[in-house]
Amino acid sequence: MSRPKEFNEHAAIDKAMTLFRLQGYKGTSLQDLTKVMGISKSSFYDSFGSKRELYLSCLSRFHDTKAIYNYVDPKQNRAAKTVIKDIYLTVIDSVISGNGGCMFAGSAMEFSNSDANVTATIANGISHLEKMFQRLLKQGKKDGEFANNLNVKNASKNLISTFYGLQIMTRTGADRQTLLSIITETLKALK
Amino acid sequence: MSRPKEFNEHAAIDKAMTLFRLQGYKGTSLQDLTKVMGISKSSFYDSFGSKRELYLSCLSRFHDTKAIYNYVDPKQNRAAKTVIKDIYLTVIDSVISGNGGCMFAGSAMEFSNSDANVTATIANGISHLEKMFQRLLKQGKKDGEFANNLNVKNASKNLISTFYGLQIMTRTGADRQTLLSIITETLKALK
DNA sequence: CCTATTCTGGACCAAATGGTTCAATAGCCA
DNA sequence: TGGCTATTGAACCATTTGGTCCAGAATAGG
Repeated sequence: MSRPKEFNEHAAIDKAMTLFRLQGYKGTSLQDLTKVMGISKSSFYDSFGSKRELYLSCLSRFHDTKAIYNYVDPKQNRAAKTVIKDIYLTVIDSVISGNGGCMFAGSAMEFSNSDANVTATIANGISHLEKMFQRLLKQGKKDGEFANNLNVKNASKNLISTFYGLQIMTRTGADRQTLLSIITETLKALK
Repeated sequence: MSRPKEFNEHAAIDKAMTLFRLQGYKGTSLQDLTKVMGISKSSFYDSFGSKRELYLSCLSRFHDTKAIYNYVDPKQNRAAKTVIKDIYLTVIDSVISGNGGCMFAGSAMEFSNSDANVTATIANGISHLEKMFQRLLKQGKKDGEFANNLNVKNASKNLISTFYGLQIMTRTGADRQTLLSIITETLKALK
């Protein structure tokens, strides 16, 4: 009995997420959303509650599936330096190719002054980022890629800072060479 | 003859700028603007053309008066390291105290995907930032604060990246200790 | 007082905003 | 076929949006 759901809820959220990452919350209208999600207004409110609730769902789904730490496999045993560089290149590419980069950044810029709820969610995401970097740094230390006396905790903060710095630089139109130089220098500092 | 202007145009722009930096363009309504600027809607359009034109004026005025490079006096001969640290602390404080930090960052996040005009203006501002950092790096090299073989151009890019990275970190709720650690590590890398 | 200018408030505008409701239809299963 | 649910489109809502226009008051100098 009953008609089955026609659209995939996750897929719809993913499409909405792309819009939010690209245009921000205020910059994305309900029309934009329903159009790209391929559903009617009524279904929208039925399935997602409200624009704001959907945004929160997107943030949460970004954390679960799109955030960079979901893609770093510690079992692959690639050189830590290489992995870090890849992480940076990936997020830069996400900005350039119009996917909006890390959603936490855009969300923080838009809501840090007005929505403590959102900020808390983001802070949680950042802590995952940090753990990922710390794992890589520890591994790199063990493998002799980085200095023995490297302070992993402090260094991980710098990697995060660069992670976000790069994204803003990319948005301000920095060329690839500049971005690569930043990555190189950042990695050099871990030596 | 004629009645004199009652409100100071620059002061009004400054107040609008604060709003834009804090809430973004889309997040700031005409009502918000006229209220904080203390003028009527009619005067608004008379004096500033439109919301968009005002935003552009704010960007330009930010570049001219509020951007950090306007406050760094090369004649003061303070240690380069100290100046750089101060720059970072200043912009962090601007975020925390609710002044929105560097407007270029917010503007880039909001418009890099949609407005080439704005992006170009920002790129110009960044080039000033870069020159300022390069001046400081050269001075620091001469004074023996930094390594002789330091690549000033590359290092300046990293200082910019950290400049923006710090602001996002601040918005995501990083504590002061974390931010200070990032500054310390960034300066260490110049050694 | 007269004139030129500044400035205001309010009326007005069309369009877009986020959101609700509902009757009708579509698709599945028993 | 009948019943259950998913989905739709359209009507409708109040509010807000950015923007225009204008009559009139305020303020100065001649």
